[in-house]
Amino acid sequence: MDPLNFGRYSDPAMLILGSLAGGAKHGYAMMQEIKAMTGVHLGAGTLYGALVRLQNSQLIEPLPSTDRRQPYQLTAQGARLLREQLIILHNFAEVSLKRLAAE
Amino acid sequence: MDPLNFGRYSDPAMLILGSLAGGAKHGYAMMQEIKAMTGVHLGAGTLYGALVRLQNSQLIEPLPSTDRRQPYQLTAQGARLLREQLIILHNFAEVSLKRLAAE
DNA sequence: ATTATTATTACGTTTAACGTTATATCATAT
DNA sequence: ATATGATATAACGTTAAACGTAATAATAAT
Repeated sequence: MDPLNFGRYSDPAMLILGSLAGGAKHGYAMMQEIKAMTGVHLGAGTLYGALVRLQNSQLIEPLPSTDRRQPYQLTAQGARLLREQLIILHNFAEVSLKRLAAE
Repeated sequence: MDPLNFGRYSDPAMLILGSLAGGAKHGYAMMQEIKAMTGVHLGAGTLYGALVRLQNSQLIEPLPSTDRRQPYQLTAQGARLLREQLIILHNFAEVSLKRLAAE
């Protein structure tokens, strides 16, 4: 399991990690924040499925839960990987937008 | 078919559109540019499959070809959608990077 | 009490991604 | 000429993440 790779379908994973960069939170809260921030609605299946895979990949970890809600936080590895990917993403978006502007 | 949606797996499609924002080009050239720009290698199956879907969605269109190479260019609709998505992506990357920096 | 919201789990289906192989053309070196 | 490598696309079969929905259950609000 290559830790430098999100796997085939990176989008939901990226959105979740980006949300957790703002602090530990539980699944439902991520769903709302991601929706507010990007307009993307992650369905329950997509969200909780991705959480399991991210946890298996050691990119996030569960925090002790008192009630029915299960909060998660980024691991050090998860934060490192997220940062790397975001820099590439940010650069890609910037270059492409400039290209579009110069048509 | 909702033109405001990339579909389920947006990554390769986004990369292709971003590459075409730099001007019309054929599949193999996209592959090389995307690799150089983002480090992502799109396999033949992924690339040409995505090209067919993007053409069906009217986001790209083929140009007349003289030799064996088949160039494509963005449609107006494709450029519009790409721009919208890039702005969201750019914002997401920026916010998340700031969050990571302020830990 | 009843309804709506919050929160997660479970499960079946779809299909894009992936990997590989095949095919064909062009460039170049031998 | 011809063998080699790079270029370029097409054609598959397989996998697994995404998707959609329903079920479940606990709060919160009316």
